[in-house]
Amino acid sequence: MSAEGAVFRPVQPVRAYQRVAEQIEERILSGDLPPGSRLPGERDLVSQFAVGRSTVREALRVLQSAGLVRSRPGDPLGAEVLGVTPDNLSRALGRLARSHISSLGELVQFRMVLDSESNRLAARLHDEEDLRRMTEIIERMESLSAGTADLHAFSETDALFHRAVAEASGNSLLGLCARAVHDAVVDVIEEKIAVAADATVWMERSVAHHRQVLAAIRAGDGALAARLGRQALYDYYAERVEEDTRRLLTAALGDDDGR
Amino acid sequence: MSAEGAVFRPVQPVRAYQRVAEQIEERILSGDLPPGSRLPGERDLVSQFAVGRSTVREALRVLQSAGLVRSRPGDPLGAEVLGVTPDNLSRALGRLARSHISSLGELVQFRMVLDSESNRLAARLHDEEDLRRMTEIIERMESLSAGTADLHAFSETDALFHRAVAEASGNSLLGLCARAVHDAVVDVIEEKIAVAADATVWMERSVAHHRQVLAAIRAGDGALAARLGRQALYDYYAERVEEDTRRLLTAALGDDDGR
DNA sequence: GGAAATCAACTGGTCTGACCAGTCACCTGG
DNA sequence: CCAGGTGACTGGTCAGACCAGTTGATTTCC
Repeated sequence: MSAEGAVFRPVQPVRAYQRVAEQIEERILSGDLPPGSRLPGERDLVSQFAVGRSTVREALRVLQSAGLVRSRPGDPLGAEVLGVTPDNLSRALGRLARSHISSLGELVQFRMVLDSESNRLAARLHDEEDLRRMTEIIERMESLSAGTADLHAFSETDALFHRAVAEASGNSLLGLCARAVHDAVVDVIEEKIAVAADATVWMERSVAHHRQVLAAIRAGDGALAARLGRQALYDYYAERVEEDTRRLLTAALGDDDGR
Repeated sequence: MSAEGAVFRPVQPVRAYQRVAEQIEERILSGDLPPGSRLPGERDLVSQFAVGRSTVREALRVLQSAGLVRSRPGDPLGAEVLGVTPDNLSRALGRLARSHISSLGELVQFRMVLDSESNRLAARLHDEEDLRRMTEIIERMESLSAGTADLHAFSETDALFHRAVAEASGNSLLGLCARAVHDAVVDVIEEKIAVAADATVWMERSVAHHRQVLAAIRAGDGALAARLGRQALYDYYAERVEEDTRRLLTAALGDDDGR
């Protein structure tokens, strides 16, 4: 054996479609191909990469299943570049949950951590513009809850609020992950049905909760904002989680001693 | 317009390869095809699904890029079922981090949140086995730091410790995400170079830090364990972050008033 | 002239059939 | 009993074809 340790690293074959996919992904992630722009048509790519069409198509399938690209039959403009969305993250989370590698309790606990820290940071770092936007979103939620019980539009607006909080916290990553976990949770339990029964009262309570959070953020009280976020999730999910993982939620809730 | 609202939902065409992939994924997630088992060969699948080989192959590409399956040229047993692994989650998160992130500060802030909450929960929920494992890992780190300065092995062991903490917290998701973000950070700054200069002293300090964290966890002092985790990241990265995003770290650090 | 129908040149989705390099079970000769 | 050869596989890749659908220019009709 020469010198010390291994000098050469094992090398595994790299498939042609992989190299094609990597090249395109690199261009997308680097911002070179911004969202909304178009890839050349498949037959163009064939000649540009000097590979067969099936190779190009397999590469596009990989990118599409990663949510980076979308293609539509007959589109003369070629595949559309999508930005990086949290959709793929939530799919991965959903699969983990479905295969019992992680439980619903873990997902909810994770959301409690993300949401509450997001709230806490927002309370510390927000500016006036953030507050204005959040206020406006809450008002829209209120008008929605008063009108026809359009649950879909309501939860869309709810997601908007959370994103606004994440933006105020200065960390969009927090918001994106929280969104992904939220989607995965919704995927695991069909909460919409459970809620639809008394949609109106639920929406009103939700609006009230968001007002409290906003007030805490405006006051700069990070600890309170964080606790509110945790508590709301706990109240909502504690009963829906398997008994043996409920302790996860309780632990994430914290005992409020000094927090 | 009939009755109220839309009665029919828009329907988008479902490609053949999608239906193939869905059928196989369903069998895998339901446990019907356990990890280690084999899919039929591509030509078998062609006849079973009654589609062309390119369709089957595109479906397999999707499953493979989701980490559910792996295929090897020449393998007479067919593609291997891998079961659900967190690899895909890491890749998805890595992409999010790479594209949606304007600053290194956000990444580090996110890690501060994940690590510290992971520590806090571990302090609340650990059992004896967790403590034993963590102790062992720290001892291994110590012997590594004393021997030849093998930075690679050391940071591997470091990652092991963090995973052990995440397991103790009952939430592997926290650990997985922290790891993915860590990799993204390493991708942004080549910290290894920065560290290599005084590797030995750095490793010793790292071991001391981990001992402190373990002690806090063993004592059940979640607040302390969390603060230690945040502080270590802050100390290490504060100088390497662009000035205008350092406030993110400071905010995530907390002012320790009650936290 | 302007709106509507028509049409031709595309697109992506799918299928077929072929070839290659690699792998593995099996057989053969020692 | 084992080393080495061999042939029937495998997945990876390519080329070419067809289809249904989209698009935009062209033609037709009022």
